[in-house]
Amino acid sequence: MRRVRVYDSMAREVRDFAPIAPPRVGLFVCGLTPYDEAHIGHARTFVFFDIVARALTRWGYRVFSVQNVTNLDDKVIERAAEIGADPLELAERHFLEWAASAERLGIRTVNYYPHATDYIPEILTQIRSLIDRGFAYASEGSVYYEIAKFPRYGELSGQRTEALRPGARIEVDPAKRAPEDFVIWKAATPGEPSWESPWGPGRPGWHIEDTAITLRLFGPRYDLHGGGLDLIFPHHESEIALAEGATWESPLVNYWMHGGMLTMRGEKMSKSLGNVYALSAALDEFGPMVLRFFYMNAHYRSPLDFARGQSFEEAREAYATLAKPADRIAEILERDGPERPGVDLPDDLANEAEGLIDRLDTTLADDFNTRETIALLFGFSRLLSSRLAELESFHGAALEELRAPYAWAESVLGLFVRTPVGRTGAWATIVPVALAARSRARARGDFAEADRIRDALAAAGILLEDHGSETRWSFGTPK
RNA sequence: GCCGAGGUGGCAGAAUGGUUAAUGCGACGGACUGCAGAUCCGUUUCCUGGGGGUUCGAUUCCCUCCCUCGGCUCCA
Repeated sequence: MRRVRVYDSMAREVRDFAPIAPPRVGLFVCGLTPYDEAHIGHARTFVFFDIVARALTRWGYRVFSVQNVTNLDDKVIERAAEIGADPLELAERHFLEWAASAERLGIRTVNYYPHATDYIPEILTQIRSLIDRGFAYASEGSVYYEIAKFPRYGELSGQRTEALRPGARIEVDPAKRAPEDFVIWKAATPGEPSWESPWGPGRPGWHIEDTAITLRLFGPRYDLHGGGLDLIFPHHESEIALAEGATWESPLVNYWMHGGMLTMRGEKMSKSLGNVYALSAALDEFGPMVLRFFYMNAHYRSPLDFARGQSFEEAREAYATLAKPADRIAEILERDGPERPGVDLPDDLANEAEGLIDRLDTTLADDFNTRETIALLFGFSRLLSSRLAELESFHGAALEELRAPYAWAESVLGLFVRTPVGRTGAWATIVPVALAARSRARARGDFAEADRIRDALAAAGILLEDHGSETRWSFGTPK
């Protein structure tokens, strides 16, 4: 099995990946709190873990991927109250919106989206064992985790509890024994969703839903846990304390993977800062390929800055260049079928295409270096672009060989997925008629008429490209 | 203050103890074209935050300082 290297936030270094029970891999990714629309920052993280799952699958692992949905917490309740909606219905609506966007983005590796409120019995069981073992205590109808009882608290984030600033951003709860203790069962407030428990009616705290879910689905230990860098503390730190306190097994997770933040003009994109760009709007404007390409353009752990009016536009140009030969090959094969006659590949192209696949795998297996992977693909695309006219001369199997690196990228990176709305339907008949009229106009020297036709098509989003007597057309966005 | 991640050309953004530091965008020049924001070719040799140290050699390893971002119990 291929050597895969993964940066582990706990070890703070790149380690060889070795699952607990190969070829099975358990992957848990912290999902959304769907109190509002998902934005392009969220999507960065989830596209990345989609690639992780796709790549591990390609390399022979059987990935079970789970992404939780925090469908009830303070934010959800707060927002629901603002707009007079039911909290759980509000959360479900935004979750379904996210699921639709994820589908458009080509995120199809998540096997299950467990919702926090579907795991109340597991949560209560875990709270009970934490109290029994002395890690948690009930106070004023709530239950708190006592951090002082878990000496390894802080290991993941490097935080020492005595160095924390209690109350830096939220008020200290007087029911706690120590300010750093965190709530795992929150006493019900009238009007909020609540469940009966031995400690009175209430609802789960934030961190415990994940450990209740993973304990149920993966057991006390599993392979990969992912999420944004902003979740390391307190969320993931607390998960370790909860799970290892409840099960007495360690480590909960073998590899902690954290994705860098998407920033907007240097600041983290977040709803609370109000600098968000909604995912669905970005998808409408640029389409899934441009977004995926943009995310892959940086290492997943680096901060990635987004500049409106620039970043996606640049990504669109770059992706168009990259995809050009892939599109031409696909068009020829779609037009003539895989049995089309032609000549063999010249040795240089054949060797390049064949050797590339292994280099792509090797590069990506080095801590998911998507940017280097993309650079390799650019080299290949540039080679093919400079010999675009030659493509028409190759037979079907030869073209399939040239398509192989793009097929690799389609299955692993989710790029080069051609939108089905294309040359079929009404455009397929109308555009050739318009092009024929334009050719006649050009032939008789009536360039004003020819340009009118070109402009009219451009206004409809159809771009023309003259190559001698032949004119190709495509859907594109005029500058 | 503490913890963490970063600082690379006009811009975005990789990599490596060692010939010209990827790749893309942009720009410029050329080809093609009736023209073209479309396509191709070429150029973009003066880019690794400051200062020390280790080394034959540092962008890479070590120390220190400066700056940016994230976290410090809402967060992808």
